[in-house]
Amino acid sequence: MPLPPAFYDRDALDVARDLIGCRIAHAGVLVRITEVEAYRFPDDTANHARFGRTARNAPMWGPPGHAYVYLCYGIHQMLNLVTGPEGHAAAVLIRAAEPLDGLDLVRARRRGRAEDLAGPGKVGAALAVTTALSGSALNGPIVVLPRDRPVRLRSGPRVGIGYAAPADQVAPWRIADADSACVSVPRGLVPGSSP
DNA sequence: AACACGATGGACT
DNA sequence: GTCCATCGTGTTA
Repeated sequence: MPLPPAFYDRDALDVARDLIGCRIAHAGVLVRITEVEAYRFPDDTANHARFGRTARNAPMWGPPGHAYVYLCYGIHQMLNLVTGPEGHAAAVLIRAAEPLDGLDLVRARRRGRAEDLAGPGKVGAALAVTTALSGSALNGPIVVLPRDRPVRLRSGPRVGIGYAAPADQVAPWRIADADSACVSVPRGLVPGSSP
């Protein structure tokens, strides 16, 4: 059974904690989420919606339980899951995952490498996610399944947001599986979920 | 209309 | 550690 829409209709940080260990299926590949980041609303200067509603970030403002995919550095497709009540531009970025099924497809999509989906661009490539999917409802093309075993959490500051206000740069809104080595940037992560 | 740069990753020294 | 691919986006003029 996929995660129900109500799962996403909560604060992005709470959803981020609960997404660790959950699974994502798309285009013949199944992965287990090991690292995410929460992007909140309002008052988060790291958020893509910090300048208001635009064509790109429109899915973030819409109803929760949808995908928000954007292109980074002209190359990488970044998968986010939209959270929070409608009108709140919040989302969770999927930063790392362990491949569970469809390993041959993963290899074909990323130069022969099936392991080490440690980084949001790698997750997007492995799942064959593109910006064409931005705004699509979850449990449509992209399916998110609940975790099948308990997890322990780590947390720390988000990565790659040097443009944000100092307080937002240090906010511990990056959450990872404490027992997985599949993490994009281990530095800065400490045991326990953030406050 | 011009411009600077990014929620990155891979190759290379 | 350094370099840079590659292009959509938002900002500024």
